[in-house]
Amino acid sequence: MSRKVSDSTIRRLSLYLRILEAMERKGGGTVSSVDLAAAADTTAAQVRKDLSLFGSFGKRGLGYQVADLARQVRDILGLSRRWRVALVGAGRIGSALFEYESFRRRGFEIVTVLDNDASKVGQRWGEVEVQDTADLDRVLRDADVEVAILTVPAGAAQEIAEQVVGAGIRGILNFAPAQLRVPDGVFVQDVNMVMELEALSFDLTNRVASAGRSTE
Amino acid sequence: MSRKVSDSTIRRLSLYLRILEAMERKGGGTVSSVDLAAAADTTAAQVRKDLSLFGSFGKRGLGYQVADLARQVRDILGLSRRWRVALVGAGRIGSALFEYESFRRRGFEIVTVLDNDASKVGQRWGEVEVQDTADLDRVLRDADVEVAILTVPAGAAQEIAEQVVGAGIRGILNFAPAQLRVPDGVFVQDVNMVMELEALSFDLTNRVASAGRSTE
DNA sequence: AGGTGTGAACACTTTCACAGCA
DNA sequence: TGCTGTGAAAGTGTTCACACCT
Repeated sequence: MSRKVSDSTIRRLSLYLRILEAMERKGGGTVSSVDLAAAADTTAAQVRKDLSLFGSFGKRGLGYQVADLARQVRDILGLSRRWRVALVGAGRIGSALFEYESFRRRGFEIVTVLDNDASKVGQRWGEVEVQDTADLDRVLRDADVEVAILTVPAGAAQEIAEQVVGAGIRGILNFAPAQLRVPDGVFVQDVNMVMELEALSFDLTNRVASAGRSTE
Repeated sequence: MSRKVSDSTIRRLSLYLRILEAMERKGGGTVSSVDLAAAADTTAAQVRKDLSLFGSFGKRGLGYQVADLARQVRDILGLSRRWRVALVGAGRIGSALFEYESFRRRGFEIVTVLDNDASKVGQRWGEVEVQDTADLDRVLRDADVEVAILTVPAGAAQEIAEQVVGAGIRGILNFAPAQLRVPDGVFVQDVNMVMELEALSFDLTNRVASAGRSTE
């Protein structure tokens, strides 16, 4: 269907959806591209361009129906369904993500947890039991998951990635600081918190001289 | 000094640095833009353009001295120093980040932790004691921090952001799903894990039809 | 020969501005 | 009149290709 959709557009659609759902909770009604842009910290033209890539959802002179548009954006992003997710790596970060309510609310359900640490295997985490990474292929196939969250050490990430791909996973949310090599048709999203702090460090070091006043 | 540096360039510099440091550990020597590009999954021209924004670090016919270039990139990113960091929000994610060794290794030191939950205030976390958010201004000034990591609920994020800015913080790593409004001269980096999963969901829904074969 | 540094060409993204519908 | 949807213009980021140094 729609081609040439940039990553920035996708990120903005996520953001629009978050805003629209907040508006929905506050009563709904209609919203203009100007309103949405203000909330999303972008321009009205940008909002309209982003949406126009997928269809005509507004009414000229009126704006967009909040609830309608929210549903449309959910459909575009593929969020009108549940996603079964595997968590590989039961360390501190993995454990925090397992409890993270925002994933579940959005329909991402962690249905299985794996680790290679014998002291963790067998632990009960809520409804699930931590499985051994040695059984990864079987566990992932049995659990019927399509997405894997990797919170393993950088050194293990590539090997685990290959294993989850072998088990049929097509989407990976990668927390390991490693450039994963995956076959065509498999998608990787990296979350690199150190990189974000480094970007802050750069900004603080280079983009500002004096405190307070910006060099616009 | 150097103007017009894009966010993508900064992200790539972080990546180059990670790769260079791995090479350093394996012995160092020299590296060409072709090698670096292969490891960073980009092009040689891109590597040279990125670096050329900040100076001439290579030797024609030879390439770059690994250890030298690593040091240069660290300087560019402002990583040749320690950064004192405050963690606001002592929940699951905050606690995982507090233990996260990669921050410390990179020179980001969490020197104070705050929360508004009375049951958490006073807890000992390693070397530090969890402080009350009510005392945020005093605590942050006493601790002499420049960067804050926010792992608070979305609803509280804007208010906390204003408080940390008021206390003199100029860099915020924001984990809350909220668009923070901050004055000029303050930098915000968002980490939004739900958004990353939503991007994966989009890819899996729209960018692939059959399993395995890509539509290149 | 080998590989950097860089202007010029190209590709992509955002903004402008306005025709057209409610 | 008010606001969308969209071609065209402007602006940014990436790739090409080659002069130049070692």
